[in-house]
Amino acid sequence: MSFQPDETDRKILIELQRDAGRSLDEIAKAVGSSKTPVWNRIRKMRERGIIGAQTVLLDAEALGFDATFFVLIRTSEHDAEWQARFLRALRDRPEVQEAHRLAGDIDYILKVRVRNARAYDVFYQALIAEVKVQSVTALLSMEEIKSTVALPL
Amino acid sequence: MSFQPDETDRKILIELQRDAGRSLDEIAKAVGSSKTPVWNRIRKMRERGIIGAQTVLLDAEALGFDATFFVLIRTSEHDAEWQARFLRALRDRPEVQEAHRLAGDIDYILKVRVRNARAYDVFYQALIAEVKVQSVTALLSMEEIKSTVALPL
DNA sequence: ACTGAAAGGGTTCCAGG
DNA sequence: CCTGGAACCCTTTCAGT
Repeated sequence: MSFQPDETDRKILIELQRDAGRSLDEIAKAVGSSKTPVWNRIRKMRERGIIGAQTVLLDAEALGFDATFFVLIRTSEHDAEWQARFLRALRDRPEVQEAHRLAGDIDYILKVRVRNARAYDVFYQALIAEVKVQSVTALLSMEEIKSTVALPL
Repeated sequence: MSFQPDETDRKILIELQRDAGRSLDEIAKAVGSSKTPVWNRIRKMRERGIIGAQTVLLDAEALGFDATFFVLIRTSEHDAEWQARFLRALRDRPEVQEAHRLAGDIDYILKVRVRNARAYDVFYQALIAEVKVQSVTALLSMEEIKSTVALPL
């Protein structure tokens, strides 16, 4: 399951994170190697699942997604059945971009992206109707200072 | 700055978010159109910045990034100079994957991805040495339930 | 493991409806 | 604004070192 990239693998991953839309030649040049070895390494890392989906980053604001909320959730229910329903609810809702189960006092944190505050309220009402939670705190983002999916390799 | 995609644009964006590694032909088929119009629309949306960087999603755990923290920060300093220094510090640190300025009681939230708890402490000590903050609460993720960059188009 | 080359497929562009 | 086709570049594979 775990993977020890060598120096060349690491450089390839850094370049792919930076811009996956370049030709193999360009990436090979950037990492100081040539096409075929780079291609073989990329194929291997894809097969092992180290390299996953290829995607594009869209301009959320330009597309009308003006509201980002971080939602802190406490629950009293900790049984397996409740948890399974809660997880399914989160996975099924596309406005939930991130969901983490936490250690400590707060049980879950979500990142929710919606078009406006009203759309958040619709999401919130639907969620609490579906699964019982003890307390919910919503933190509204005023400004996205930084946003990246790149790992600090 | 804002952009009203028509139905075809929307379908293209959905397909690109799902998998940007397919050929134009495949994407055109998926959206019910053909190569050239899809290509022209993609080019236009790229030029306008609607479609940004193309990237790959890596398996963070397999690569040894086992610790994700959400960090809630309160500050008493609200002057421009302090804020500029704080923003620069966040942007310069690759382990900070997200940073938002918030409305309300808590001033900032960060998502920090590191190899282990010790690496988080190094990050934390360096940050508070560089900029003065009033209080810091770190929430440790036990489980990533969901993680996507896709907008709910 | 890397190099170089060859075949097939894909992107990009252009003429025409 | 879409269709189809032509040219060129890139990906992918393979034989050789």
